[in-house]
Amino acid sequence: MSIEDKFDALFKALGHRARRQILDLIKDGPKTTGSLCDALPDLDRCTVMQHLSVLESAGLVVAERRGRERWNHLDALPIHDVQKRWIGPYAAHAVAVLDGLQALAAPEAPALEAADKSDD
Amino acid sequence: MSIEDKFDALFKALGHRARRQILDLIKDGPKTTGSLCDALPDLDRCTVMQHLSVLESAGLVVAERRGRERWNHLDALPIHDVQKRWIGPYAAHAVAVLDGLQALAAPEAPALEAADKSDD
DNA sequence: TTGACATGTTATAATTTTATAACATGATTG
DNA sequence: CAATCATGTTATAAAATTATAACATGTCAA
Repeated sequence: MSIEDKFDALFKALGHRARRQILDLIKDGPKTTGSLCDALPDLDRCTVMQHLSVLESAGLVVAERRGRERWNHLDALPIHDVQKRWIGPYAAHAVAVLDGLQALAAPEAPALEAADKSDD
Repeated sequence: MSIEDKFDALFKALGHRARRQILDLIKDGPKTTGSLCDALPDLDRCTVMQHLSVLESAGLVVAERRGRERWNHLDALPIHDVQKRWIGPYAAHAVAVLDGLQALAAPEAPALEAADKSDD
């Protein structure tokens, strides 16, 4: 799986509100699939499980089997990667544009604070 | 359109590599639709236009018509919002877990640097 | 061990997304 | 003005996603 496949999977996983809700539900600690279903009464149990498997494929959820329960843990590391490559640089671009520094707002490089470093 | 609709659209827009490529292509300045098509030879022109309209719906691209050309500008502000609500807090969660501070790694609040502030 | 329980699996319908094709519009240019 | 060019529109096929249903598996507890 290429790095772009990984980012595809990640953004797609984050692209459904139910899945983001699930992440919020497990951010303070793991939850069982059953308790997640209870917290999402609008969704069928199967649908919740499908969303969990999407999150798991994206590496955002790690499942731990304990007896007949499945405890779903958050792993936010992939989000750290996406922040580093995409969200961070583009968010900086937005701030730079607001500050009227549009010309040097190139998302790829952290060009804002490093403007004094003149080698390239 | 609710805030969750907005985040849905945003993450979905970022969830296709061709669209992320387009963002990278216009990050240093606007480009015409034609030059974007040239830069993405694997994609049909109609497909590129569909991707552009997805990006436009998500608020990431603003089109400016000049004569018979369409100049596609990046607007990274929505990415700043997504960073603030989702990516930033969860990336902080990942770092906190790596630092062994898992117990207080609650993505919603910036609980890491503010650990000395004891009111809640 | 039997029955309830939590979860998993397979199949399928409905919807959305992605990629093209065919045709249309308005602008530039010779 | 006619031809070309850049883009827009509508329709459609293929693929992926989302939501359910029906059935299966393994676990716990009386």
